[in-house]
Amino acid sequence: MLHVWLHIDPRSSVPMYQQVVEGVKEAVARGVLNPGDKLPSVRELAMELTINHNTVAKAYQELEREHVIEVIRGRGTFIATEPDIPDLSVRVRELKEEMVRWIVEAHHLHLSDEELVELFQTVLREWREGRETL
Amino acid sequence: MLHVWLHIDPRSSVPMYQQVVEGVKEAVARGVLNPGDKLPSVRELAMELTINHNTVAKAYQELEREHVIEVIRGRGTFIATEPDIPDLSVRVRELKEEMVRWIVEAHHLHLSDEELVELFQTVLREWREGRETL
Amino acid sequence: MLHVWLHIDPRSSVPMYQQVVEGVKEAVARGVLNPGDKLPSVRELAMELTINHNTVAKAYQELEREHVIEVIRGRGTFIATEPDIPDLSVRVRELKEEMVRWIVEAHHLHLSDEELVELFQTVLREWREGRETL
Amino acid sequence: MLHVWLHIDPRSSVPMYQQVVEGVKEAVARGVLNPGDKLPSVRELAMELTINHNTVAKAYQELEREHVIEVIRGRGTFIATEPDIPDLSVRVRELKEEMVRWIVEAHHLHLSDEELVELFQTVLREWREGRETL
DNA sequence: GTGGTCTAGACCACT
DNA sequence: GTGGTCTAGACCACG
Repeated sequence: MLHVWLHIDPRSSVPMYQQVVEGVKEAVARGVLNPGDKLPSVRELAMELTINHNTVAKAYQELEREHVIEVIRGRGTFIATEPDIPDLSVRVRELKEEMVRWIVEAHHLHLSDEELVELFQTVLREWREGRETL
Repeated sequence: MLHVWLHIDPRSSVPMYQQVVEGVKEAVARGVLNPGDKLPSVRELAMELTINHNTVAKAYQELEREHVIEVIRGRGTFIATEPDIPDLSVRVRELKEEMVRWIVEAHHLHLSDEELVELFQTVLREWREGRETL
Repeated sequence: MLHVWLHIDPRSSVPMYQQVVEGVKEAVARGVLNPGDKLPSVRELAMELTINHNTVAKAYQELEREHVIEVIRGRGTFIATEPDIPDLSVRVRELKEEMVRWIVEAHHLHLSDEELVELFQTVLREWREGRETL
Repeated sequence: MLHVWLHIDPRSSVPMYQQVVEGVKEAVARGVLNPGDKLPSVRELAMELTINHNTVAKAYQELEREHVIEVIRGRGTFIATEPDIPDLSVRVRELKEEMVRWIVEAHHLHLSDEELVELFQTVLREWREGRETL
């Protein structure tokens, strides 16, 4: 069985292990992976993505740290059932900072505020639809 | 004259040269810097921020590549007047990809789509007000 | 009869066999299990906890090594009556090392020495009360 | 210059990278390392401890995650100036759980509650004195 | 020079 | 079988 919900670009400047992290989080957000679902083993996924197992292991450790997955020793790795967010306020602040970066970038692309809001809503809508389709 | 529109945090995980890039772009977006304005020389700015001049030079190169500034040999560096963005579609696409990543992240914080839009509009409004004040 | 004095969390990072060890030791310390009491067989307990019997067997071996239980061939497993601890000084030293590690950890949470002692006495008092209740 | 504040036992069952983490934290708690102090580089420390640089790197990353140290790219690693504890309540609960384990262990070593409290206070006092001496 | 990432291949503890 | 750790040696971005 192939895990089509994950694609890695080894030439990207974003680290491969982080692409795995984001890929899993996106799959969860899209409902492709659901609480309790078993993830492929470290070595299985590494084989399939043709990357080293250490890279996958690092990604899984990061995902566990963020409470996205749960590791049961000797049994495997699973999507977490109870999502825990201890430092929500910190992360919301980070999200807001990233939005400011959008606003700045949009200005340099000669997008008006209205166009930017519209762009955001379009992306959000498309994402929502893509998620329902899957 | 001090360039209060730029603050660098050497502790941040985002590279210092990129902080300079973003700082200049934000100053332009806020209207603190306007087309034709002269930027401090590489060495001047490096001195003021107490960072290496190579770092500032790298930031200026990046800003020139993005058509935010124009370097006129023997005269200095200026905020660009040219409004054309050659690779606009590429950069809009990158912006959209950033937004998707952001949406995924927000999903894991259990924020609803409505809260996301509201959050964005709040940030946008605050930013707009901050810009008028400056 | 159900052995309500033992609860295992397969998600925990602490090995399941060790959770069994600690669970039995805690039951003894609380007076839920007393010298001479018969423990369930390896397979019985494994069934009840829905874990592998190898895991329970490993726990029983460890408990026997620590002189907490005694295995009498053909009769079963019992809480030990023998109060001698051959390697007592070693184990006290280990306990002290754990305490040092704990103190270092607490230091990083900015707890004062007085708060530490108070915290410990609170936990001890609560535990003593919990033990009487059971 | 030798960093006598760190000793690693490669034969211990606790991972070497974690021994480094604990060693640095202890040095900070003891006042051997102070905010702003520069840590040896990843490769320097690895050489000195005769372990792989990846192991030290992993330890440093963990320490940064816990806000014990700060990494300034291209410059080095430093003891953090502003200690941040986002999830204090969680960690205090963990500390309390470890204390329960002491109590259980003490019972099996035939230590009375009074002897246990005394043991804890002795360890704490010794640690405090050791810290002043250094 | 710094830390960060990745590979290849090994060994270990746990189930 | 699972994930976790470690080594050896490589390459990269950053300052």
